[in-house]
Amino acid sequence: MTLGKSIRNVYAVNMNANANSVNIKRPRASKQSYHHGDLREAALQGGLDILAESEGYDGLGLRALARKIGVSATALYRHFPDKEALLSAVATEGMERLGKIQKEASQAAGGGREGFAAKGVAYVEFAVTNPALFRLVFRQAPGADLLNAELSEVGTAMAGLREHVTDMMPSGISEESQKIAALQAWSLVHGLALLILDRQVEFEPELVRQVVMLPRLS
Amino acid sequence: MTLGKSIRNVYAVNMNANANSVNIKRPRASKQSYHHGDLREAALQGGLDILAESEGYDGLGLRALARKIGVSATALYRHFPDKEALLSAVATEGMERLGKIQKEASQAAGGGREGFAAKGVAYVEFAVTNPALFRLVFRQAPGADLLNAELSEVGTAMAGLREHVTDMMPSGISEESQKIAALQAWSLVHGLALLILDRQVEFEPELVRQVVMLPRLS
DNA sequence: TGTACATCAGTGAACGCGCGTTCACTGATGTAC
DNA sequence: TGTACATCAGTGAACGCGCGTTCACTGATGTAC
Repeated sequence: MTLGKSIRNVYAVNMNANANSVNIKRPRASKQSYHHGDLREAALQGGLDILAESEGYDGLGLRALARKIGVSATALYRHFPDKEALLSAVATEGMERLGKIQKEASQAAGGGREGFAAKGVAYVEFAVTNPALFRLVFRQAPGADLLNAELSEVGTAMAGLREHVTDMMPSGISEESQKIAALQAWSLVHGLALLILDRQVEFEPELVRQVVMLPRLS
Repeated sequence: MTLGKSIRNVYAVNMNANANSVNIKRPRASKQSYHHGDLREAALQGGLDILAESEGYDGLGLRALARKIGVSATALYRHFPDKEALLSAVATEGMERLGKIQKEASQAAGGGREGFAAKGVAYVEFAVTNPALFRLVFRQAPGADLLNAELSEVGTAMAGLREHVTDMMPSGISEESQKIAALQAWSLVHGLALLILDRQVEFEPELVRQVVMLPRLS
C-alpha cells in the first residue's frame, strides 16, 4: 500500500502552481494524477485515517474522503461505483487486519487455553484500538444479500475460532456442542468489546483477560 | 402515555378545516394543540414507532419525527432543547422497557440457572424484536459525561445480573470472581444479540437458549 | 357567568450546511507509427 | 527517436435532498376579575 505520487504528477502540480502565482492563462482544471491504482490505495488509506480519528464511521463519506486525500469528490467515482462500495472496501481491509492480528496473537501464545485467551484479548484490543473500523466491519449490510463476500471472510474467522475451541474440548464431544461453545466464545469477546466501546465497561487489560478466559468447558 | 387530543383541539382543527374549504380569510398559521405534556408523549411514542420501522436509529431526527406525528419541526423545541435530548429521552424509554422485560422473564422462570437463562434469552429477544431501539440504548454518548443518567440505569440492570450470578455461585467466592462472572454473562448476551442484529449469526431461539446457558461456573 | 388578558405551545419561512451523484469537460499518459 | 492520437483519470459546477436550528409571529388555553 505505497502512496507515492508519480514523477509526472509532481511536474503537473508544479506547472499549475506557477500558473497560479504568475496568473498566466491556465487550463480550466488542474489535476492530481496517480499511477494506475494509486488513488484507490490512497482512498483506502485515507478511509482508515478518517476512521482512526473518530469513534464511529459517520464521518467516512465520499466528499470527506476526497477532501482528506486532496482530490475532487468525483475522482473517486473512477474507482468505486458508489459510496457503498467504498465503505465495503474499507471494511474488507479492516476484516483482514482483524484476522491477521488474531492469528498472530494465537501463534505467539501457542495453542491451548492460553492461546485461546490471547486470541480473545486480541479481538477486544483491536476493537478498542480501532473503534470506528471495528464498527464498520460489523455494520449490518444495507442489502442483506450483498453481505455474502464479507460474510465468508468473517465466517473464516469464526471457523478459526471453532477449530480452536474444538482443540480445547474433550474429544468425542458432539458437533453441536462445539458449535455452541464457539459461538459462546465469539459472543463473549464481541459483547465485551462493544460494551467497552459504548462506555458501559471501562477498559482494563487484566479484566479483559479474565473475562475472556472462560471457566473450563465441561 | 395516552395520545388523545384535547376537545378544544378538535374544535380548532374543525374551524381551520372550514376556513380552508370555504376559503374564508383565515389566521396565518393553523395549529395542532395538545394538552400540556401530550406532545412530549406523542413525540416519544412517535420516536419508538420510527425506530420500530428500521434497523438503525439514523431515521430518527427532529424533522422526521415532527412529520411522523403531524406537527411542525419547531414545535418539538418546546419540549426538547435539541435533538440530542430527544434521542436520549427515547433511549431512556427503551432502557426501561428492556429492564422490565428482563425482570418479568426472570420472575416467570423462577430463580436459579433456568431463571438466569430466561433473563439472558429475554435480553437477546428484546434486541431482535427492537433492533433500532436496542442500538439506540447502547449507542456511545456524544459527550461522555452526559451519559451518567443513562449509565446509572444500565448500571442497575448490570447490578441485577450480578446479583443473580451471585446466587448461582458457590458461596464464599470472591467479590472479584463475581464481578467477572457477571461481566461474562452480560458480554455473552450482548455480543450474541449484536451478532444476530448484524447478520453474522442467524436467530434461532433454541440456539440462543443453549448459548446463553453457560456451562456450570466453577 | 361573562369578559379581558397574559402566557406560551404552536406556526411557516428562512438560514447554512454537507451530502451523494450527474454532467460535460480537459489534459496527462501510454501507444502506434 | 520523435510525433500524432486515443484513452480515460482527473476536474469544477450544478442538481436536489434532508438535516438542525433561529426567528418573529399568532392564536388557543387558563385565570383573574
